[in-house]
Amino acid sequence: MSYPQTNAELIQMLHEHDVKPTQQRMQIAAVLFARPQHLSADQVLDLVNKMEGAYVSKATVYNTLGLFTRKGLIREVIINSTKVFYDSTTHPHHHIYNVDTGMLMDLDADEINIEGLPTPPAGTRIDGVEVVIRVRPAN
Amino acid sequence: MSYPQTNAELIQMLHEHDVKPTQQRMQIAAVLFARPQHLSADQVLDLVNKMEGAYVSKATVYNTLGLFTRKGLIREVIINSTKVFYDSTTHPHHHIYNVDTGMLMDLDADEINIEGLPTPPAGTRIDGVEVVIRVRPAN
DNA sequence: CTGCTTGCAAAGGCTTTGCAGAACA
DNA sequence: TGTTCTGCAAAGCCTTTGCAAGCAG
Repeated sequence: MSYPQTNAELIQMLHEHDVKPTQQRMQIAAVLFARPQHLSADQVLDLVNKMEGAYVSKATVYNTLGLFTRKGLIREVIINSTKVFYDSTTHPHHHIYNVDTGMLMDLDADEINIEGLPTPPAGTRIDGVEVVIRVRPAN
Repeated sequence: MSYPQTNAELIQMLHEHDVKPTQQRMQIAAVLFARPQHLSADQVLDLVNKMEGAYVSKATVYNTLGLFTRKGLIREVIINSTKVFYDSTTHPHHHIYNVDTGMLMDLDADEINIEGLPTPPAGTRIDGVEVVIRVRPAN
């Protein structure tokens, strides 16, 4: 998926994921897809409400992020119990997390290779594999 | 690390991790290390307070789980924003998470092999690699 | 019209904090 | 005896919910 540049592209992107493009959803999507990034609900709220002539409530931000996640537009990344990020990078990738600074970086999925993935338990199939590489200062 | 069977072994385990063995910490440790398992703070609280002659407060459970985590006795496993588990399995391993049932299983670290781990950013070193394999019902 | 969305405020759930009393070395 | 730990209750934080008003098709 390439990053939408225009309003029309944003609308199309929402439609492709079965999401009706309302004004608020457009504004939230505009913030999320401005670039590949990791944002918390709070950051999304702030960024949207800094935009000219835009306003969304907290409840709508939460609803919309949940909706986008269910529809596959964004991904939740949970790094520790106090940080949930919504990740607008739309291709398969993993994360490098700096325990010291809290910084989160992407790592393309095809840069690493996992051997020996187990057979999933009977009646289940693998839905996804997530890798988090924790790094800390070398000191 | 092998699982402590006796009180003396529990005490030694705490000492080895630089944790003073108080009564409450012993009771919490007894619950955690009864077997390899994944427990939430709430579950730990309940289990301890079901034991004969044991009582710990909620605050102490949180304090103690935080302390044990910092000291490396247990590991936090974060699967989604509403579930934090404390994992008493003490050897390197990854997790298989059933999205549908919420069940969490262990996968020995040496069963899989990750190729192409990136060079960590300058000034940092890799602290750990965590893999979560999400599975869901086959159809 | 009719159903979906939104915003507000309140409720909820989990975790942390402050502080006084208790336990420990 | 000095320090550390514990328990209680309150506070905090983030997220969800209920409901009435608003919007879209």
